[in-house]
Amino acid sequence: MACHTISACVIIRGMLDFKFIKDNADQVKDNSKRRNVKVDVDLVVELYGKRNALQQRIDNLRQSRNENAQKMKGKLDQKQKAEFIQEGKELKETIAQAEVEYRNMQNRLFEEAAKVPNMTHPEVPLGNDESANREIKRWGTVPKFDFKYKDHLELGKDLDLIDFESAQDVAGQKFYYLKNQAVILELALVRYALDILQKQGFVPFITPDIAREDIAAGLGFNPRGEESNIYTLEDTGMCLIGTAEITLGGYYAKRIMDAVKLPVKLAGFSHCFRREAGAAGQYSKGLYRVHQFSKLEMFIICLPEQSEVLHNHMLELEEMIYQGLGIPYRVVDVCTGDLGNQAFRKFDIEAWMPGRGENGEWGEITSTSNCTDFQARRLQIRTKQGGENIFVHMLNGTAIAVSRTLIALLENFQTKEGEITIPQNLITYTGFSKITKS
RNA sequence: GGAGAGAUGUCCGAGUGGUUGAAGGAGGCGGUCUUGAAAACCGUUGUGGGGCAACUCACCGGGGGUUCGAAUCCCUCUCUCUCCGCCA
Repeated sequence: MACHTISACVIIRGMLDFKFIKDNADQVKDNSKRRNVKVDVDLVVELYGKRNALQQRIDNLRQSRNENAQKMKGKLDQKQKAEFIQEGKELKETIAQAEVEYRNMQNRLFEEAAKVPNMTHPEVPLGNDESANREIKRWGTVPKFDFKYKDHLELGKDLDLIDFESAQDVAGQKFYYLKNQAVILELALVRYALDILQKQGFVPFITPDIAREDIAAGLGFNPRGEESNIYTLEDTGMCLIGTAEITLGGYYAKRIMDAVKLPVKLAGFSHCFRREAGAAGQYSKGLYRVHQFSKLEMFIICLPEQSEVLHNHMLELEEMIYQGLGIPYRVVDVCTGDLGNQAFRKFDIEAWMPGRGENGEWGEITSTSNCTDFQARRLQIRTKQGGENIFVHMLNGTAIAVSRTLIALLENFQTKEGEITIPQNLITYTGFSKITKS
């Protein structure tokens, strides 16, 4: 792990507090099993104990060393001085050996502990994959077309809004150009959502599209490794961000926040870059799974007792945004096996996408997670409560993921004439109410 | 990209290789005084690990080295600032 400056350097330790793991080993084991994560909790506990024993030993040795050094301060006769120096030399040797042992043990501990996932909200449905996600709500009316409707690829081409072919030559697969009204639509969607969030006290941000790898890792995004979805920038220790969650969370790394000012609510606009290696096929077509898209992301830092309410609040805001656009959707309570490592609970909004699958299907359009103190622990973001420093809770949620929202807009609001009707609430921002063939 | 300067606690700012976890300010908190406030004075005020605790260890940008002993000496990396160049 590249780790250069104090401000950027994040100490990656276990996802969960070691003491907690030790004291609640059975619970942690149970939780890992339910979340479909393979981790040897007993080994973590064992390594933790061993590491602590080594630390005790080193501390004692260092104490001896310090005492020995103190003795050298006054005037001493040659013989005694020589004895102390000899003793010091031996201590130095012993300490060096113990430190090597300690470091090895520490590394083994971190390696295993890093696999331990966050704990899980008791109401999260059990299951190994998304098929076990629990639908908790539906909103809106799924459109029934009495004409041969098109998917967004066709619409995008016919209306000269999206150009995949040219992008392929310039940047490769899974890139695209937005053109004409699609460009305005992107800006309008972001502005529309940002206005809603600002009224709710979110502070607008435009973040860097690049972040240090250790920051990304702190948020739970591993820039390295085979299944990484993150692009790294060669020889820089940086990566392209997959979401503004990384830069918004990183904003407060290593800080001790004023409890009175919590919750802190941020709305960050950024580009998002994802490698999506191996993702292909029907469900990844067109704009659904791309290497780059724009997104307005919500991010909240709060006290532990606030996080559940705020998580629900973010879901409400997401619903408000999509209801305002008139896009039919359902809300899903994501199951244990599909939570990833950091989320304590996660709600997805899936919009109806007529062009998806045979006769239209739900497609994920937002996702909001309560990560509790999981990311805060890795990023060392704390606050004072009752005279003690405690880790804050961190939550994130999609306000607008432009590319997928475009799919829903184009496909749901197409007309018989092959045109697109712009939702009423968006017209203020687009300046046009319809997209027609030019 | 070139040249130089620097990085110490909440902030400013000292620091000769050996009571420096760190002087001195400022700020915060507690108190004395005051009808109240200000001023003045006294006290207190970093983070992390281990331990029930007493206590102990680590941390002066990161990493490494020299030494019995490093904030202090050496190497290296990163970052910051100033000037020049380039530039939206």
